[in-house]
Amino acid sequence: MTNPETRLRPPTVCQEHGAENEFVRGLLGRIGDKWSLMIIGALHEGPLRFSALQHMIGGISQRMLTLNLRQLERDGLITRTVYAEVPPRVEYELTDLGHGLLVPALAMVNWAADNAGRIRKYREVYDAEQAADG
Amino acid sequence: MTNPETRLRPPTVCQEHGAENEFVRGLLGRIGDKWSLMIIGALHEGPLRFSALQHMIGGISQRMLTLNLRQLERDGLITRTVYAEVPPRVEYELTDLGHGLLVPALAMVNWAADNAGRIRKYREVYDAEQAADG
DNA sequence: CTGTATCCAAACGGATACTG
DNA sequence: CAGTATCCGTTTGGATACAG
Repeated sequence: MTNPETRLRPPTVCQEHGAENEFVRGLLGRIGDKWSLMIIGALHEGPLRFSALQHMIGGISQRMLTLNLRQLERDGLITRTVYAEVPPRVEYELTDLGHGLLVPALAMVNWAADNAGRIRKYREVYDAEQAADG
Repeated sequence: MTNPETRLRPPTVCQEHGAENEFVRGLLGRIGDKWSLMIIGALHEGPLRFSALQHMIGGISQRMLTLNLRQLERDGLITRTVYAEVPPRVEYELTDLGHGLLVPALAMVNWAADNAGRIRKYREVYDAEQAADG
């Protein structure tokens, strides 16, 4: 068994139990998910309805959008409001908690967008080296 | 002048160039991965060897650590240095590019750690409501 | 329009055994 | 020590059909 004392500690937090760290890791996997980040980012300017989200994100299936929205709602990051209209309208909006995540999330999205070209180059070099001699 | 805080970029979520956006999304999935974030975070103070990383992160299998390190190396985020010693020593270190990612990455890790308790509560409430009436 | 349900293929990821 | 290779169950995610 690994020694809990030497495990990674996020700077601002001192975890007392390994289980707590596992929860945080699971949380990271959830909010760090590409779809979650895109959804959070898409909602930064205000509420959007289901179809608008799907169209704006582009490339996400109906199923995945639904699943991700449910997760984000469960985690208290977004709210889901159903308007009794015909045709039905459902709007998703960031909560205060979701707004807090918006800052780091957009930082990630922007970083990815800013460095996409550079990373593509790195991959090409790496792959070329692998093909050359391994 | 332009406010850095409001340097939000609609084009990121509006897919005008599908291929480029898909690359960025894939990139987000990669660097947003829980293991990648943990690894980046673990390396923030300096180089670490394989076993130190595995021990520090805690809960990651040898296989997953290897795979993630290879990907991060391929993306130019970390370097892998092999020292010809007995026993062999391999050290991983952030590149400048990796250091740039460190800021958003740590923001994500810290946010997750800071809000873990709150989110746990939200989940309990949500699950209770689901169990109650669905 | 906004989902839910089902099928199915691909990717993820742990456990284990083995290598230089 | 730092991997690689393999097996194999679990999870992800698209496609499709159907429902409120």
